[in-house]
Amino acid sequence: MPAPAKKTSTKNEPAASASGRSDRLDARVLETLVGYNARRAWLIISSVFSERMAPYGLKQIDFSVLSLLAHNPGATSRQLCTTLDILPPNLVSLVATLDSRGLIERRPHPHDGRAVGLHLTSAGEALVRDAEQTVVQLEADASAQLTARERETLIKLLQKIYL
Amino acid sequence: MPAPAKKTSTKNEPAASASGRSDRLDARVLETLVGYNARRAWLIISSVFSERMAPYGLKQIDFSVLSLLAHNPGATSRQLCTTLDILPPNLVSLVATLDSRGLIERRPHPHDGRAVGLHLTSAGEALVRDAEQTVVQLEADASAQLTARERETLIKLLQKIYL
DNA sequence: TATTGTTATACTCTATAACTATA
DNA sequence: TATAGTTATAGAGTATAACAATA
Repeated sequence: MPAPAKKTSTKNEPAASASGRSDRLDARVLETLVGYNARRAWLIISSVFSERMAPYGLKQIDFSVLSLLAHNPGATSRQLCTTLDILPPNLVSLVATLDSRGLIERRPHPHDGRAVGLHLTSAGEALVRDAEQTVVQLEADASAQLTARERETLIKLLQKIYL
Repeated sequence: MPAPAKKTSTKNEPAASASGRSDRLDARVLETLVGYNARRAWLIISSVFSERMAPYGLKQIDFSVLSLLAHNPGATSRQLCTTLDILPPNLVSLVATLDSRGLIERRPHPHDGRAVGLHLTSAGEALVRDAEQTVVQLEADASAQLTARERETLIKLLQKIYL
């Protein structure tokens, strides 16, 4: 289970008032840092994600893998690891679980006997379709304070950092 | 230790070319999500943070606590927990370590016998001064692809989500 | 009765080393 | 020799329950 995610909505106040003991401290220095802000924003979206995706039994990493397989049929574990920046040992049980749930299938790789091509089953395809819609909606709700234009800008700027 | 953070710099290509086996998959759907992008960007900054702050022996949470105490002398554990959205049990050993390193001091709280006021020592103050400068530099480097104006915008938009 | 700080503990996430089977 | 996938495991990070001291 994820973080509390209270979002106590203390807008843009001049921080700690000297009179009267306050709970929230002056965090203005931390709030000038991209890293701090990116993490805090992710934490909020993350908690909404967990709530709304629980019915599907999908965590963020599960959704990422399934969505990737939906658009890259036959991708290998190694390709998933490279794309998502996770380590091979940490993908093994995840893939095994998705397999045992009947959401994906492992087929022998056409050109490489060591590799295994991963494919969505029709159940997996149906689940991803629903899950992707839920994620789009949840993202819209979590970023409701942003206009469509601002949301685009935000994503573009974030990608300038990591892409 | 943090993530690999390769930043393999595959700019804006039309994704998976059909010919020739590629390593990186088509992640265009995930790249439309604020949560995914925020996490990826944070991961990059996070790894730079770990490298550059290792000489100070400070993790991100340590730095957050020390920086908060620098600007909120006498803050309590509970206030730190509320501000940083972490749970009290997880702050205990952290504070104990900073104390045993001689960076902070625990003083009886003036108005509340249960609480403990946390204060930086002069060694702590000196360390925070250096560390804050390093963080500012590291942030500038990590977001070097952004103009000053873009960086401000990015932070403002992230705060619209979590603040 | 409620709150601050604490202990103990469990669960998840992330990381490393080492193995196997194919290339 | 190098790579794909796997096993086992260790270390962070994050969560809950329960307690003592104080309000």
